[in-house]
Amino acid sequence: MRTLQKIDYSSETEQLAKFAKALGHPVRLVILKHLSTQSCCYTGDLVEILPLAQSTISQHLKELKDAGLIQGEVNPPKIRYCIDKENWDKAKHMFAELFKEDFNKISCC
Amino acid sequence: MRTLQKIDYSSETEQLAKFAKALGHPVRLVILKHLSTQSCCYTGDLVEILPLAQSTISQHLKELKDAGLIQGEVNPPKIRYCIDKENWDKAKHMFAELFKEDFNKISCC
DNA sequence: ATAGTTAATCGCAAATATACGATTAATATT
DNA sequence: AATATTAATCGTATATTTGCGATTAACTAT
Repeated sequence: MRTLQKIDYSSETEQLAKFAKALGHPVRLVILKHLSTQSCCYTGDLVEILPLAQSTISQHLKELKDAGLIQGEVNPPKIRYCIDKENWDKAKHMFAELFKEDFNKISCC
Repeated sequence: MRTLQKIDYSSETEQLAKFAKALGHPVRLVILKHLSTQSCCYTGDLVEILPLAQSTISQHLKELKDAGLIQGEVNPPKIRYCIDKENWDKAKHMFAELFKEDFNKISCC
């Protein structure tokens, strides 16, 4: 009995939720952190870092890619992943916007 | 055959993933946005704003509360919700930290 | 052509998330 | 005491996520 009504949120909200969801798993955060320290790009020998099956890691990479946070560049037979700068920036700004309110000024609670 | 290995991430990573996960649903973003505009606290007549069952909204509120992003104050027979300033701030900083790298400097890709 | 390497994808199992209506709990009002 | 109001919780159905091994696809090197 799921989803009787199809709610439509602003595309803003939809987009931010998508980013947040992609960031909502520790493995994916580790991957992103790795990508950011590893001067830039990197390929899937995350398999050596993480105690997970290759297929599982591939799936997480796919999710990050679908969310637009990373991009893969074929470099046969490997694939180089790197942060998708444009969307990363977008996410950065959207989160900054979300958190911009300073609730210290507010009276109650 | 799930989770053969119990991976332990840094508590940092674990915490950020938890925040992100809580933010990873449009309904919860709408709730937070509402809480932030509504001078401060607010009660569950989100039910009137969102086309969702009361129980569903209650569940989303619980998730936000479990993540530490909001807090509820009993005010019988209502409950006033508001942003949990301390954790909100924590989340704000953690996301800022995550996004601080500026990938424009980086060569490849 | 054959074998090797890398990574995506498929099929499956189990866990978790999302939504609902119904019920319950807590309190206020009559 | 009886009723009304508000919101949590329970039970349930379905969808999605997470993980795995096995297979496939794409390309290299022999």
